[in-house]
Amino acid sequence: MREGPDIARIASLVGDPARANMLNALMGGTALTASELALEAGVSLPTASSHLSKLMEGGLLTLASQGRHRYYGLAGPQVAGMIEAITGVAEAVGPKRVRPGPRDGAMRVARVCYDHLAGEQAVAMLDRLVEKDILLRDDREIRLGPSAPSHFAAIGIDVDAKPRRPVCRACLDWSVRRSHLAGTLGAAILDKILLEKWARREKDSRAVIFSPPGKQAFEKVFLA
Amino acid sequence: MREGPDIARIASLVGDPARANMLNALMGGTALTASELALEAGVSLPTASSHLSKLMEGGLLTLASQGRHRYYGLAGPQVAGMIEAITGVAEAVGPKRVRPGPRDGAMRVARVCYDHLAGEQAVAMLDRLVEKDILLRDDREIRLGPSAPSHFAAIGIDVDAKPRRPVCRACLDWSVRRSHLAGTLGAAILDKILLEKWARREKDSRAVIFSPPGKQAFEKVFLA
DNA sequence: AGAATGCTTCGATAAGGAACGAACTATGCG
DNA sequence: CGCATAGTTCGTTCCTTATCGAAGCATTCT
Repeated sequence: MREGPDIARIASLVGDPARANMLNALMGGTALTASELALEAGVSLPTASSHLSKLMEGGLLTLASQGRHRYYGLAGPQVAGMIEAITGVAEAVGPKRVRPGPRDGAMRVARVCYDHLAGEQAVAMLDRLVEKDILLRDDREIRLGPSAPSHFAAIGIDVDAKPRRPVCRACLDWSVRRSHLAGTLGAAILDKILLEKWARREKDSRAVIFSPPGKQAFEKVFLA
Repeated sequence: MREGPDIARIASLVGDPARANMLNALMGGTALTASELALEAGVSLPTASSHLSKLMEGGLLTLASQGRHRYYGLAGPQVAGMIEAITGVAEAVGPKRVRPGPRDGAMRVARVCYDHLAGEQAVAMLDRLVEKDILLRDDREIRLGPSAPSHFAAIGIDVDAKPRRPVCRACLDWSVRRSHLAGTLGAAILDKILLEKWARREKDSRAVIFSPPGKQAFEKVFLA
C-alpha cells in the first residue's frame, strides 16, 4: 500500500459517465460553457456545475471567465494525452458497442485532438515534414529545421513567435499507434485547414472531413 | 451525449483506490496472486477477489492458473501505457503529497515499466542504440538494424525468434517525457540486467537500483 | 433601476458500490 | 481420505456520491 501519485483520484474523476462525456467533448479543443457541457453530458445544469468544480479541483480543467460566460477547457496536452490513452484501451477492450461505421472510419482518417489534427492524415503529414527535414525529430522531441520558417511563412504561419507552449510536440495517436504533430505549430496548421475550408468539423464529433479539393490542397502543401 | 468507446467504464475501474493500488503493483511486471494483491491494496481477500473479477471483466487483466495459484497480470502494454499516462497527470497535478525524496529520485533514474526498463537510464540506452544504428527508429516504430542480431547475440539475447509480440516498441516515459524501449527486446534486456545482477529491484517498489560495478557494465554494453 | 441570462450553492433523496464475515469450492499434501 | 491452503460467492451493512429543484449571486441589456 505504498503511496505514489494519487492515480485513483484522477481516474475516478474520469470514471463518472457525465464527467467523461464532458472531457470527451472538450477533446474537440474548443472551450465550452457549463450549459453546453451540461447538454453534452445529458445532465442538469446544477449537476454539471458540481462536476465541473470537481474537475477543476482535480486540476484537469482550466477556466477562462469572460464577462458572464465561463469557458472550461482541458488543462493541457498531458491531460488530453491521458484521455486518448484511456480511449485507446476502451476502444481495444470494449465490447464493440458500435460497429465500425462510416463515422468511425472518418475518425480514423482525421480528427481533432485537443487543438491539433490527429489520425492517418496527421501522421502522414508529420512523417513527410520530417522526411523533408522541415522538422527534425529525435524521439519525442521535435524541432524546427532550418527551412521551417520560410516554408511555413509561405502559407501564413509564423513559427518565430516564441510562446510559452512548445512550438512542436509529438502526440501519440491511438488509432494508428504512431505520433502526430502537436504544439502551437500543430494548432496553427489545424487553424489553417479549417480557415481555408479544406475540411469541416463533423457536427457533434471530433471527426474532420476533408472535401475532395481540400484534400488535394492539403496534400499539395504538406505531403508534396 | 454521443456514444463512443466507454471511457468512463475503464476509468472508473482504475478510479477505486484498492484497484489502483493493485494495478500499480502489477506495473512491476510480475504477475501476482489474489492474496498478494489483497495485501498490496490493503483490503481483505474477498474484497480483493471482487475487485479482481471486475478488472478481469473490464479486460484490464489476464489470468494464468497454475494449480491452486491464480496469477493476475496486466492485460498488455497498452494497459500499462494508460496507467503510466494517468500516473503522469497525477504526478503533475498532484498536491505534491510526497516530497521528492531519494526513492523518487531512484524511480526517475531507472524503474520497471511492466516488463522492461524505464527512466533516464532506459531513455539514454535507446538513444544510444539508435545513434549506433543498431536500432532504427521512425517515429514510434522501432526496427532492428542490420547489426542488431550479432550485437545482441554477443550478450546472449536472440532477436531472431519471432514471437507474437513486437520485438521493439517505443514506450513513453512520464518522468523524462521521452521514449524508451519496450517489446520483447526491452523485456529481454531487463531480464539480462537483473540476471547479471547489475541492478536489483527495490523491495516493494518499481525502482531499479544499479550497483556501481553493475552500472559500469551496463554502460559498457549499452552506452558505449 | 429593473429584468433577464448564466451559473453556482444548498438541501434532500436515492442509488450504487465497497467493505467484511461466513460459508462454499477447489487444489495440494500427508 | 482428511486436513490445510488458496480463492470465490453470498448476504449484509454502510458510506459515498450523483442527481435535481429551489434559491442565491453575478453580469449584461434595456
